[in-house]
Amino acid sequence: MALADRGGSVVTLYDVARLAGVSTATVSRVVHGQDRVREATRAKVQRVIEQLGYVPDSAAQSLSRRRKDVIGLVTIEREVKQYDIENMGLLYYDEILRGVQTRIRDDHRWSLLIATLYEEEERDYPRLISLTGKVDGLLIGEGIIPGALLARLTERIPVVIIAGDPGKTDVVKADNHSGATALFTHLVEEHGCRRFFHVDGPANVPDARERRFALGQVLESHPQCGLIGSYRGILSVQSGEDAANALLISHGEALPDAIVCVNDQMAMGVLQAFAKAGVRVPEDVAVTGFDDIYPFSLNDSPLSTVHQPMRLLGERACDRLLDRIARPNLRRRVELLPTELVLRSSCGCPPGVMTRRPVLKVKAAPSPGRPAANGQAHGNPSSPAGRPGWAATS
Amino acid sequence: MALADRGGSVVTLYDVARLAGVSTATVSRVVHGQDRVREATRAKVQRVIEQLGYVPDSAAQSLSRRRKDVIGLVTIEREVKQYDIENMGLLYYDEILRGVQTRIRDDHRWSLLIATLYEEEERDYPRLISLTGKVDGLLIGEGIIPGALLARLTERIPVVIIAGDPGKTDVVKADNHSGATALFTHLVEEHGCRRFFHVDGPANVPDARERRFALGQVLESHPQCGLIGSYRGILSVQSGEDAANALLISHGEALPDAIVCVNDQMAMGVLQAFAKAGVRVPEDVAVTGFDDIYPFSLNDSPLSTVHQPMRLLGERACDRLLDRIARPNLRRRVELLPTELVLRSSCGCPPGVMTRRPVLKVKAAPSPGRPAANGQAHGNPSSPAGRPGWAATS
DNA sequence: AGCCTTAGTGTAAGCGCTTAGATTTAAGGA
DNA sequence: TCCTTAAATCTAAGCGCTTACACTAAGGCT
Repeated sequence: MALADRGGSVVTLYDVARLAGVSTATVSRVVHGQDRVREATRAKVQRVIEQLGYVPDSAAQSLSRRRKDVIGLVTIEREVKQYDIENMGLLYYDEILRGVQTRIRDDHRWSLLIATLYEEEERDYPRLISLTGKVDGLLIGEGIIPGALLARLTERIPVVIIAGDPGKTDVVKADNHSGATALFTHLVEEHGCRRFFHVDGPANVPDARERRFALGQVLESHPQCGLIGSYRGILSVQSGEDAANALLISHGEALPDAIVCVNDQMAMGVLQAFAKAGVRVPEDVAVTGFDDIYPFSLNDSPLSTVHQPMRLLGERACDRLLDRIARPNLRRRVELLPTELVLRSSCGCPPGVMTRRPVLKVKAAPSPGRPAANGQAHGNPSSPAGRPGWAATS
Repeated sequence: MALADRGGSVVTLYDVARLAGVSTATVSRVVHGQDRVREATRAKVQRVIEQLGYVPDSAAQSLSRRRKDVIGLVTIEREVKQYDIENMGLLYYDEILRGVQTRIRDDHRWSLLIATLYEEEERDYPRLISLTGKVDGLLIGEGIIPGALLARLTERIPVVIIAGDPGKTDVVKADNHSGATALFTHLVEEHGCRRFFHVDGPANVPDARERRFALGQVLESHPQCGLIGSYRGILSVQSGEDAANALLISHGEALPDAIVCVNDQMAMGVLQAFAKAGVRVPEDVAVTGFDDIYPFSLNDSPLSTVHQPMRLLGERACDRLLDRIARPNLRRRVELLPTELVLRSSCGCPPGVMTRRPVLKVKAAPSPGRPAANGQAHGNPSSPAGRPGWAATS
């Protein structure tokens, strides 16, 4: 003891009470305002608080109030070891985080705890469960954590999933299906693209799955179009380069009309690889992304993509979680946020001009305040995999 | 009560103890392993824990142990209202955060709380102080919070400053001076630049100050060179565009040889503005950044810049903080991390090749493990402002 | 004057966990 | 068998705060 002990409470409520000659209850009341305390008493206590530099201990407060005033944000990072970590660029979560922070700031009392999970690392699960004891609610990115685990979390504290599948929890997500449909339709109808190559993401990522499904639908409804192949990457820039190189090898002499990428990172990787290989975009081939990550938009040959309101995703998810913490009996809700088609030059639209087109939604998102019907967010059958005609060919 | 009460402890240690027929002390020991408990007892307790789904309440643990096992990361965002928020792109802190998270992950027991402060918003100060009651230590980005406030924090809990001035606390920062010197010298000696324009950052940002100082020194030691003007921006892309436009107006017919920007964001802004105005880089003018933000490196006309090891900054700062929490009496230390010159094409180096050059430090950073001498990290006089010959002219 | 409010304050019982110290049990040893 | 010692377990006192409830004093009524 004594040595290196300094952890133990500097100044406690008791010290303040003693010095001010009042009870701890009174001090507590002064600290929290709003309670009826005579002005003279309040001033006296306040003076002592300042003099002593008293700051309440949050652990004691939490214990006593049975509320931690902390929410957690859990994000997922995948296969870090496989690629140079610098290439991952988790720009997507960075924006989500920003959104959440914005909300937290508005409501002074909350703090934000963050944790990153590594995909497929089961040893992270206990960590996640013990997080449950540290927060009042959890925001979880991309609902790819196993259902059983999710259930264990949910029965303990409120959980809101960001960009995940509508399961039994609240979900806030972007309208991938409409956005992707608009983008692919644009390629077909306005640029006359026929032969597509799909730079896809992991099979189990919900966003990727929905975009993939939309591609299948668009191709199906345009019989003159088809998929010449696809590549399953891991959403990183490097992975996009790999995809492009694989394509160059397999279809070097007969490039597709368009390469549609599941996210902007992969599209940037494709652009990088093509620049090195001397393939011109969009002259030789159109390339599109998805998400509209800000720094990428600064590129000289900027990406046509679908804007996903990432910050808003964070904000709304946070709102929802706070709501549910306050009133646990709310009905479950899936909130779908609108996407926007962003046309720059990489798809063949005139360079130098950027057009933003709101995408009309396939099905209306539940208007804020009104609970949505339970069930799927839009009409997707839940297992689009295995549809004929557009399985990987490459 | 009853309604919406669900906050109150689901399963407590007592429940486990009762059901397992042991004392709470024993359960506690089982939960924390390592203590001497008979194997049979341990198994029995463990079984009950699983059956009940018991998760310890962190508030109670913290209160009892007098330790929260949480550290806080405080970042600063500036003048958000003034510019489109999308343009801010806090890529720098995102990387730092990643570094911190990496470390947190290694040492399972810690959690990370994050808070953003808005510059000059005094109403954020109380928030910062009350943070002090929620964490065991604080990592603070850019030491531009007022000294008095910092002092109040420091006397309460361990604090490590990232990229700030060596004051009375521990500091972890990049070697701005050496990096900037190398970059500017490169421009002068290898590209023959003579007339410079400085796209500067806020006066009170330590990183900006050091880079500015290095510029002054380099210009001074090369009498044939000079500053034709400077622009004080706020580190954002938009702000960089503004700088370029201002320059175009004031020196449109006689552009400088080089535009040196205090960070990559501003440099990107300059590039954007020049692209619109038809100014060619590097043919008409060289442009350089600082930091080496990853997504910007994917640009077609990539930026020459100085790489700052942002992740490492986060990791080291975290290490240092954890160290100090464990042993509060450590000697104060300033840790200087090496920078690296990254030559791409925007300064006039041959396009397509990227050269990374380690920068040799002006003064050695204290080797890890050995405390540094107190005082300035390297030989800068503390007030480089007001030096003759390079004040803003524009 | 006696009674009832009401505002202001105090008392003390938790909140769920850890842990020093007391107690019990088991294991050796003579 | 009894004693000593070590191992295992238990008891109970906090940790610093909140808050239901109790109490007091001062008005305001009738």
